[in-house]
Amino acid sequence: MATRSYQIVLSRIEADLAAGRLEIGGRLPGERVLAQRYQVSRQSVREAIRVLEAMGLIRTAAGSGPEAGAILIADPAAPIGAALRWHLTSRHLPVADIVRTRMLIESWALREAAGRQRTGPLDLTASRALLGAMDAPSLSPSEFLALDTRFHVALVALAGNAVVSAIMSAMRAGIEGYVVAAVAGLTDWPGMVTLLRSEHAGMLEAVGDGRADRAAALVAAHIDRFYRATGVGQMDQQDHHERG
Amino acid sequence: MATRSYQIVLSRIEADLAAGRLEIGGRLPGERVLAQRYQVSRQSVREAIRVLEAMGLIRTAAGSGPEAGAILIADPAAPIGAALRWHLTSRHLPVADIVRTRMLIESWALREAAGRQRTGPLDLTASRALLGAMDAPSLSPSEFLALDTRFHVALVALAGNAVVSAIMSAMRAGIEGYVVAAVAGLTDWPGMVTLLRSEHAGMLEAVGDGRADRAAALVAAHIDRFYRATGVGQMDQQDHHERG
DNA sequence: TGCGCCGATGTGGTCAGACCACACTAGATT
DNA sequence: AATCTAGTGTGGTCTGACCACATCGGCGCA
Repeated sequence: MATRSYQIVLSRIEADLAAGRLEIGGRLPGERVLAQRYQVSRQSVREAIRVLEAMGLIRTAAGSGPEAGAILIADPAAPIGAALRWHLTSRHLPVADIVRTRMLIESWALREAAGRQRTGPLDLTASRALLGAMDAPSLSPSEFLALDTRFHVALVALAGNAVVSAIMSAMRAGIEGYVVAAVAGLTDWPGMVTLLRSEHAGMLEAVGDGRADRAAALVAAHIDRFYRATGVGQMDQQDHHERG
Repeated sequence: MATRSYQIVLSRIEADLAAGRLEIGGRLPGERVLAQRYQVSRQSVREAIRVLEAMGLIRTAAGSGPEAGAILIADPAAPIGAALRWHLTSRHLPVADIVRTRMLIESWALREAAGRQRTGPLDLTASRALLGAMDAPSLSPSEFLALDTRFHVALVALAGNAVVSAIMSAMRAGIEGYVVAAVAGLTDWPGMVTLLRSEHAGMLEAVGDGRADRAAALVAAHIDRFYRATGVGQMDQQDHHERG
């Protein structure tokens, strides 16, 4: 079924992955070795490697040493985020749908996290640290937003679902360009920052107290309010953005 | 920032997409043309094309005529599904997390769909047709599962959120191999089919009646029951699967 | 003895040019 | 008029070469 050469390479690598012959953190053999091993040209190997890279499975670097070559990583959020970005750009996914999905995902995650907090205490130190970091008065909008993203991701991670975490950070990454552009047009950024800080604190407190419904409601309102204020995800908009 | 040649090609194509110079359904210029236009080798163009293909943005075919060349499509579910499969294979996403996320996504979607049904009637003909098709007595397990997938996707689509639809069908595709393998081990497949049919009918009826909470509860129970019965997503399992 | 330089080595990144299989097109042939 | 055939342009593949880079090891100098 894999008639194209690069697909042969992919399926062989998939088999190695499934059988445990390849491990995350390890390295892929060199391109020339793979080409000889699978009896295809080096160009076909490279096409397969591009796909693996796009899938968040490897990271490549030239040179020599432990950081060089094609190193196996595990970044499921990267390909999902990239896919969302591309289809946003091609105007076949509305930004509003991503915003709505974020509300769904995050409110579930915070409800779940708060519920878990009731049965056994969660480690909230990372979230608390990020909350504190966002108090710094001299943060630029993009710096603040970067911390904001990490805070949200950290909260969602408390739910303990890797798929939900990956989708969450992918969505955030996918619309990041829109958010940055929209924030630049805000008239009262300092006021917005103050609001976001207090809302963040409330969300974290609700999770820490195990108040599931409250945590879910707070985060949904938080996301809704932010996107309404910035105008992102309202109606059809044909803005585009820069790639990372 | 795009130091590698294929990334130059990607960012140029992204710009064309954002500016509307490329449209879904249209075709990319030939590889040789792109190579000359962007002053890179044809191999670099091909690497970019492989990435676009992996992202569900183009479909390529050799030969000539309207179906040949690199044709722009919009399939956001494909890259997400592929990403889930790869990271499932590399054992960095638990199957259980996907199952849990499906419950979350689908119960939200059916609740939303039922709510929309109350304000304005939805078009349920596609779902009804799939429901009827699953009544055929001579379906093989894989045929039944294929219809089952389409039925679930059709129901979720009623919520009107393209991102949720894409994620839903991606998750279903991602674990398809596990499901097919697990179903083969069932002792009472006919009984399972009977159960699934009646549950499907109940879900569709609840949506049609605008009973949001009931629809959400039914689909969550439906998914949970199925995966419990088949054992998919229970504990850590190191099965693998075939690619499509 | 110790330090620093510098080439050897092997990695991914890139290029050029060639040929193949395929599918359609248009003209030549019957 | 119907059929065959050569032509054309597409993606798919291969070969072989060179570049940039990072490391490592040995040589030469202090």
